[in-house]
Amino acid sequence: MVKVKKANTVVEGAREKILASAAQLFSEHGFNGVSVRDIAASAGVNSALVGYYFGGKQGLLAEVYMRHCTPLTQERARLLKSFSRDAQPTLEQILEAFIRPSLEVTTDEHGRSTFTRLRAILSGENSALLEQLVADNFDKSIRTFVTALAKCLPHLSREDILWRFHFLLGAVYYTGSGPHRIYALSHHHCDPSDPVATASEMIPFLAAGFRAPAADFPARSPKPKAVPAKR
Amino acid sequence: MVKVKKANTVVEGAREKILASAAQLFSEHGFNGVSVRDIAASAGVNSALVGYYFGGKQGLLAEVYMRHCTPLTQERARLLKSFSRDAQPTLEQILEAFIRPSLEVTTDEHGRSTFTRLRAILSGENSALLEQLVADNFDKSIRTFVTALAKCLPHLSREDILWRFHFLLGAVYYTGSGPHRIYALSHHHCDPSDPVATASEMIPFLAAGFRAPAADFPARSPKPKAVPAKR
DNA sequence: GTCTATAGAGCGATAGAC
DNA sequence: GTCTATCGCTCTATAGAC
Repeated sequence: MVKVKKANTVVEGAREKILASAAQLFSEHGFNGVSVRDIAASAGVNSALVGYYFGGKQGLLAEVYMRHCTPLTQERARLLKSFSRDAQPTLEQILEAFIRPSLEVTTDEHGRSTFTRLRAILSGENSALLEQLVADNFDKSIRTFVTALAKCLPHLSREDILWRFHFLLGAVYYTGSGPHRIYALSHHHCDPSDPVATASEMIPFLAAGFRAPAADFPARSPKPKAVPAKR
Repeated sequence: MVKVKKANTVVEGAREKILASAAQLFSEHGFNGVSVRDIAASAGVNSALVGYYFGGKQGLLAEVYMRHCTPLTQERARLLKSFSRDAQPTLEQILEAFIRPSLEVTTDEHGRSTFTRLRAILSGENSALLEQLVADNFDKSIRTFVTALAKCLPHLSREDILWRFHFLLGAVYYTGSGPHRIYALSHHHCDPSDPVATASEMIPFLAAGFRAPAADFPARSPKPKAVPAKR
């Protein structure tokens, strides 16, 4: 198996070093933007080991992806459960349980969530492999959260919930994908790489959106003319 | 110049065919996911012509990008102006002026907005070239809309506006980036490639989010309801 | 303007020594 | 397990014929 310790510093095996470097580089440049040689060089190992351990570049991506999925979905489920202990969770709590782990889990040394950025960047590259990975690893978790949201928002149809969840995913992914123009536009006052600040801005925004009245369906233009501010 | 007509069908020059194919393929697979040969083959021309007309693959991307920027920002500005004619535009109108062109302008034969997808997919690939293109082509337009939003939402600080605009961009980009899990999850009832349905769902959602009270800043957890829980 | 042909570099994968 | 060496392929870019 994996040797985890040697001498006084944590020295990983070549396999673990490859995984760490791959997660970092894939998340920065996407699958097609990085070569096996880049990853091996960054890990300080021979590039032939990628074939030995993972069977190739695609196998390496799949391993990186699945390696990070479990902690993320588990943390989401754990938070949701902790909020459901005494009573039905509030909308804000459900959103927090889904979003916060995305921003915090498996962060690198700069506090950035490598895995969220990885998912964001890969969601652009239209790979059949990735689509399968996403469906296999996330559909169950997403259904759980959609159900919790529906319970919390009985005035909405399931379609409305799904639309709004789609927009939520957009906000999360885009925040994870960086770089962010608002960082420059705000003169560095708004920093989407700060998970705490991001969550405290994102959750109230999304909660208000979810609480909006159901859109007239299908496909009518927004009619509120004189701003009947609801909530 | 460009020969636009020949016989009874519109026959473009090689240059135009390359641009059209490049826009389509870049938007589907990203910059690194497509080769110059792919583009040339799709356009039915010789691959050497990419070098002749655009100086290389990067030059081709820059041309595609800028070619689509002008109609998009112009349409946004036109809509915003038309809504500002008689009175101050409503929040919904500002959002519509920004979002609708993203979903509708320069659509391909299937109604998909090629250019929005292109921007979404490229926003992942961390290219210095792209970052420059984005800043050059969009900052001015974005400032206009942020200013209009600020006028409409005096209870919010400029930082709050920028955060919420960031989330809006996430929803738009993610919608443009496809493929969309909610399409399958909803049994094809929610179709983010339909611009009209998307706008009619997105605008009320985002409007409610923008109207939410300002988040306590910095970095406090959401307090509405009886939610003590937080970090 | 459009073609053929190819240079020159980099890619993923793997065979085989140790 | 880890290395060296290399195969076979694809890439971008360009030189030069027409």
